[in-house]
Amino acid sequence: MSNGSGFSPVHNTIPDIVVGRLPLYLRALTYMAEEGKATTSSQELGERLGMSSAQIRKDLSTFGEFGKQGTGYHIGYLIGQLRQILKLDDEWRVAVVGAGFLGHALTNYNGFRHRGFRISWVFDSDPEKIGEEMNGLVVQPMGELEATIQREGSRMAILAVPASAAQEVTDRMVAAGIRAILSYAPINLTVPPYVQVRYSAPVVELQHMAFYVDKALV
Amino acid sequence: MSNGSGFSPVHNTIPDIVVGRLPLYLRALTYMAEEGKATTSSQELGERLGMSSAQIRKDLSTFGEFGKQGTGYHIGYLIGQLRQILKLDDEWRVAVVGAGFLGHALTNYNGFRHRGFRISWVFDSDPEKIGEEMNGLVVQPMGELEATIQREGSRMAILAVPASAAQEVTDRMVAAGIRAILSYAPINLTVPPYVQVRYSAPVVELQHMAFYVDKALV
DNA sequence: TAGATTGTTAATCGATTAACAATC
DNA sequence: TAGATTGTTAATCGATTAACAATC
Repeated sequence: MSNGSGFSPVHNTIPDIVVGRLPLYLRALTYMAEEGKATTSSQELGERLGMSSAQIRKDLSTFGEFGKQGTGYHIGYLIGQLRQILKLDDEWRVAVVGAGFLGHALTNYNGFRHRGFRISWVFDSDPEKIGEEMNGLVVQPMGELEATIQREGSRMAILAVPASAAQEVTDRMVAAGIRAILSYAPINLTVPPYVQVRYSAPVVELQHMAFYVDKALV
Repeated sequence: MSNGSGFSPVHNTIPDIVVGRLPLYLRALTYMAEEGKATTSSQELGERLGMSSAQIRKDLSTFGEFGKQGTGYHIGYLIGQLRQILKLDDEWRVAVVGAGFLGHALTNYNGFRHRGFRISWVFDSDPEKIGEEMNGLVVQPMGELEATIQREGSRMAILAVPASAAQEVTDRMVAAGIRAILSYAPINLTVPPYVQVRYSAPVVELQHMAFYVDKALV
């Protein structure tokens, strides 16, 4: 499936699947820090995440030597390193496109902050929605999309429009400078190779699980 | 990462990664059918999905011989087969747990129907929300969770509660008979091996993409 | 020191791709 | 028939795991 879009992690020798696990490590480590723990081991982290300690050590060793034999990893230090590797030190300003129920939920979700992202703009084409306030932001008309992205230098967007509008809106965002899209539209988007797309598709996830579920309780 | 939860597809020789692609095939084929197409080839399908024709043929051949040399696949027939394989012929009644912005968005999303699922119950613990109507459903008190799941024989649930409540609610759902959970809580859930969990985590997806995005436009 | 745990190598396991005979 | 495309095999590629020397 390459990785969902035309995007291929070119210039790098680092497996994309490894990059994709770093956010999970970061999240687990952040919880540990909140619990007041100072150090952890690949084994403990592996138990939390349901994966092998070998995999965690191998993944981390792709980026450097962050641990100490006999001791394990200093949590605060490792968090800092992972944030740096993932380029989360400066906040990414993200556009939410589509202000329906889902766009509304995303805009009101406060879990982006402190994890590297801030929803900074919301767009919709519906005159009823334009001007509405959501979590401190005012819904902008879709016509402002390109100008705003260009002026503000926004690089990341979350797509929450109906499938029928998704490709057209994507083309406009990409032309304006968006380079990473998290799409909630149930459709495979076509983008240039330098643009990343990742998908969230509840129906796909449920269908995947349905395969294994016995309809009657065993 | 095994596959995210303790769940491991036991009794089966079919790779989970293959099962996970079937919903994508099904979705693309459904669009093709709506466009009025009658047949397709592994090549055409592969182009739509950004994957190789060989992979599609190999995946499908895991479950049977659905195509014809020289002609390709009859779309309607293949859709029927995939729906059957994925056990989507009867509608799955799904519980949404948590009636915040996200639970609201999920309950109002009409994309579940016609794809094998129906949101049938919504639960929340907030007295302010209990009794509220959402897309024809009335928000039930969390106290009714176990009784409803048991009485109705519900097997699938969508978890849209805060991280702090997620594990406790999960334990209750599992005890009551839930066997597949789509979780929006940013936490790794612990479940028995016979329960599946899949996660939707926008922050994780954005962090994954951030690794590859140049902050300045190249 | 002794025990614990890293980083790394080599072995294993699994997934993807290329190629082609079969056949519609 | 000739062209197209499947299903499948074998080769390739990539990811995970086991094991252990190094060392804190």
